Amino acid sequence: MTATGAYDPSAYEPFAVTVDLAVLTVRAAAPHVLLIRRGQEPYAGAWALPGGFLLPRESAEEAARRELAEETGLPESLVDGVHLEQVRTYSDPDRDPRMRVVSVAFAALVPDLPEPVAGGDAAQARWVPLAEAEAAALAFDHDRILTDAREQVRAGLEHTCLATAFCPPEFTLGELQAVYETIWDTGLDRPNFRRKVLATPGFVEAVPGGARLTGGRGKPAALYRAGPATALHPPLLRPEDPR
Amino acid sequence: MTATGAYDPSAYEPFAVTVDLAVLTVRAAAPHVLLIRRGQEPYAGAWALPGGFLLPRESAEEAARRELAEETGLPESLVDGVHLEQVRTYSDPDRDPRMRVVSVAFAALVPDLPEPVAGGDAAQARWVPLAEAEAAALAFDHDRILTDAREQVRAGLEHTCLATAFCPPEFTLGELQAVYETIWDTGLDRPNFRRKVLATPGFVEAVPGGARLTGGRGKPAALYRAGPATALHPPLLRPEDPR
DNA sequence: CTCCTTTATAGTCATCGTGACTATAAACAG
DNA sequence: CTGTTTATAGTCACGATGACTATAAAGGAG
Repeated sequence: MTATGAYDPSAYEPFAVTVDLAVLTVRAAAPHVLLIRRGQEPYAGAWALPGGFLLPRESAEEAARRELAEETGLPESLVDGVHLEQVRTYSDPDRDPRMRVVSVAFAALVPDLPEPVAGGDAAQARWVPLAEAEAAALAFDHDRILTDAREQVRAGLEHTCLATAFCPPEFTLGELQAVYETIWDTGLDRPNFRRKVLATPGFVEAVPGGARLTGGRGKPAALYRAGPATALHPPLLRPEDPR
Repeated sequence: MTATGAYDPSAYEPFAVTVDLAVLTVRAAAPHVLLIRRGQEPYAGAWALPGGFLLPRESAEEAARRELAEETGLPESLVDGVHLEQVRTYSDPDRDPRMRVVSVAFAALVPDLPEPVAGGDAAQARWVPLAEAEAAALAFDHDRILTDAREQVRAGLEHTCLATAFCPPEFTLGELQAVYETIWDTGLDRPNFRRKVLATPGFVEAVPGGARLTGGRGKPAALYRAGPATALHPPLLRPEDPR
């Protein structure tokens, strides 16, 4: 901006500003996205990303977190910890047929947990496999938002520690590897993955007391928590040729 | 969003939407940013990033390119080729004391060329060394926008080919290396840099005819153009300890 | 014209990270 | 007990990279 000249109300046009959320998770070895079914025109009956208008004294980040709580029915304590990052802002003049709407898109990374409770004005909310969501025709320009969000998260796994955002507070290295394999749609060598993660300081830290996860088949795995690191140096590059 | 419910005008608040530009270049072995001096309140007399309001039927990208042309006085032919990328959107309710303004920030990467012509409503426009600009108190939240833009460009050099956006259409590998060294504020080994760039397919391609740049001191250097590649695989990582 | 400096370019060598792979441990299912 | 599954430890070769040396080709100083 912010207006470089005098404050002349005729110099600008008022817009509606919204947030759109690509809420991503990993369940059943496949990436999923939270979609809501629209109840009203336009695009009534179509699937769309959750989102909504900014309140008068609310930043886009605050609005995103509020909408996330409303549309998923998650308790506020959980929503507070969710990893939320801006994707980009969509401002095509014709993206909403009703009026001029500028939308700030966010990607939210959540662990696999609850079936969503349709709240707010969403007629229906559901976890949809990402492949299915991208094949469907979503409302507005949500196809593109979803594609951009997916690509941002895919790339982010290479250079940042945000894969842990998909995991519960305590997790095994096998679960962490499954996140990478699911989001990248590729296979990774288990010993090599382990070596790389443990060699990156601050990526994960062992749960004290030698806690292990039992109950599955196979040898019990050690439990880890997300460490203080945020970036990966050097990066964890995804293989060139997918599985 | 975009409104999930019915179209109820009372359900949303109108905002002003602007773009802010961090126009970056490399000159005299130092990164520079284009700043304008504000003529009116608020922040009259302070330095600020160029920018302005979106027109009624204009996307943020279009507005950014238009403002870039207006505030730099560059010919449209040059502005069309400028690399422009979204940084993020700033929506704090109090970021503009006059009214509610949401701003989409862009980073523009331009080769070292013209001293800007103050156009539009900018009282004065000038290339400012980046270090100086970051030390100064810019108008609004432009300090933070500038910091975010710088960090995005710094990181982008590692994984993408956008360093060529700082170079003229034809350039030497020495010039390209100078871009990296300037933006990263680090020193790079010349033979190693050369080996890495030439080993990355599509990063640069030699100008046909064995064209060389003469006139400087030292052996004439071969000329290259930006290649078709957009990403760097594997990345060109910046050294851990700066110069 | 002859050094000297500067920049470009061609190599070498050791090291480190990584991919591919083998081996062992510890659980559960039959 | 046996086989299957998952976790963890370790080996080996290759490729990318950092550090470094050497040579080529220009201009400038004397």
